[in-house]
Amino acid sequence: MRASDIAYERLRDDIIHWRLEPGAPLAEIEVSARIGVSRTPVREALSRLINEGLVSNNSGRTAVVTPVSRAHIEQLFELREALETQAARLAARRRDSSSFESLKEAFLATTDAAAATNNVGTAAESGDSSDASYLLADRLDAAIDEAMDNSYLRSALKDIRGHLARARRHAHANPIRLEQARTEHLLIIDAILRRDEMLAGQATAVHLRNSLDNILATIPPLPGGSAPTTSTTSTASTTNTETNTGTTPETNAAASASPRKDIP
Amino acid sequence: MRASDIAYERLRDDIIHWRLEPGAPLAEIEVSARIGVSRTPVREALSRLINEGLVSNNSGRTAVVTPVSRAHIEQLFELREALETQAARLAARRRDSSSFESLKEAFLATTDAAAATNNVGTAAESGDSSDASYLLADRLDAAIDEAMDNSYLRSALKDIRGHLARARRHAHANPIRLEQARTEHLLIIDAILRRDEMLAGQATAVHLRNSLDNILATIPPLPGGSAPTTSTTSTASTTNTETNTGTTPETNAAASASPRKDIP
DNA sequence: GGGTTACTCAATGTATACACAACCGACTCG
DNA sequence: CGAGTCGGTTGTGTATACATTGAGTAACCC
Repeated sequence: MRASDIAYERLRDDIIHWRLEPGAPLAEIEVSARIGVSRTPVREALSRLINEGLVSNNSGRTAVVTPVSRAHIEQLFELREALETQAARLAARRRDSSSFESLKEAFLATTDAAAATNNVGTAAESGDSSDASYLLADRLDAAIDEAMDNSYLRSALKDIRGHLARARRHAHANPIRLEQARTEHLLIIDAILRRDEMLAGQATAVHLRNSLDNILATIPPLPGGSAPTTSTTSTASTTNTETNTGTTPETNAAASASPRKDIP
Repeated sequence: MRASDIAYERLRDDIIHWRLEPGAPLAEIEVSARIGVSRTPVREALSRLINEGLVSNNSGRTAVVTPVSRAHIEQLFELREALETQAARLAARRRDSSSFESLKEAFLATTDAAAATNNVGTAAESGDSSDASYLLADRLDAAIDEAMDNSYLRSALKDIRGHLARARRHAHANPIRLEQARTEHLLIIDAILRRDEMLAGQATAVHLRNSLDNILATIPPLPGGSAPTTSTTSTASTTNTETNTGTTPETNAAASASPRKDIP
């Protein structure tokens, strides 16, 4: 594996799992020393991350991890809805039934497990069932990816999955929502199996709207809100930016001479 | 301006305007010698173009300009429809009326000019009116870009505009289609001005469908079709790939270990 | 004669050295 | 006492030298 790939995956993983918090500076020399490769692969990795929108160098000099605010997540889901509804429609049009049949069985098989976990605790903290649920959801995403048979759409979806994984930290995996999501996923699968494009798209839209509501419910609407979740819990080394809750992501895209992707 | 920006814009412009035809090899040393910068900026430019999907290095070693086939254009418009309809909906929701009012006047003002050009020649070959039409369409795109107020969606749209500009070469600018597009654009503007999200999205979908049909009408459905447009008319230096008309863009995305964007 | 293997070479991947530009600090002058 | 300026330092942008890998080719063996 190339050193640039190592640097890219290492940085991307650190950003997605919040080991590098929003606003953390990514100086080339420091990163290259930390990862153990030269500056050249680090530059390429940072370039990829900037294109992906996980890193921005709008502050002129040094690159920083992009913030994750309520407004960011809302904008992200506006794009996600456009992409995933179209993906579901295309998957319903071109699907190969076998993979979705097995997927449906897998989703149906998790009924007992989810119900059992549902009795254990009220606020499960990312235990076994939520991991399994995420794995199943990823399998559904992969099946739709393959079925829709569109490289451009697939690439666009891949671009936003990193952001979604980062935003997923805000989604407390409560069993009620997990069960609801399971029902919604089954509805999507059924629509795809029935080749009902419109229903597949609309079921996806419903699922995404509920998912967004679930995420937003854990974020205070205003910076000085009620939930003090991010009150100076600085875990990283030098980062003091606390997820940038209230700032609107209005990038002055006109002025910046940055090459591409002026993601806030 | 940085050397990497120069290399990026130069290569992108060459690709979009078909001075670099699909399949043309982009060796780093050759490109750096041609443009007059070192290999490092060329590497960054190629990386950006690969992320953008205009260049691929799937052939293992050396990067090549991605092909443009009928199937590619169809897939591209499937993504474009998802993005632009959502953009139109959001623009209708959040628009500032002033820019669209002036835009509507600009579109209405082109009535006489288009009619005049309509009488001059039957098959206008990218004359004045088509250029003006494209400029107006770009202004509409920019207005929607600004009005929708979504950085992620804006970035995704920016990514596919390069591909669209490249595919536009196939769209012969016949006056009938230009006038039809003008009507469709006016319908979109009216819907946005009336804050009718659904109508804005649907009018955009209609426009894109007609635009795709217009482009596809100039491409033979099958490689050995009736139109011998691509019969060994190799204009570039060493490129012998003739727009790859018949090949389906089925990328074996699973096997490729390429970092991102396995655009065909 | 065909296939396989090894060798060569060219192109890419990586590292490092150099140049320039921007921030930060202190010092000095008004 | 404040503000401006000047130098140092840090970090990015670029170029080039070195390492490495993959492809092409030719020779050799079966």
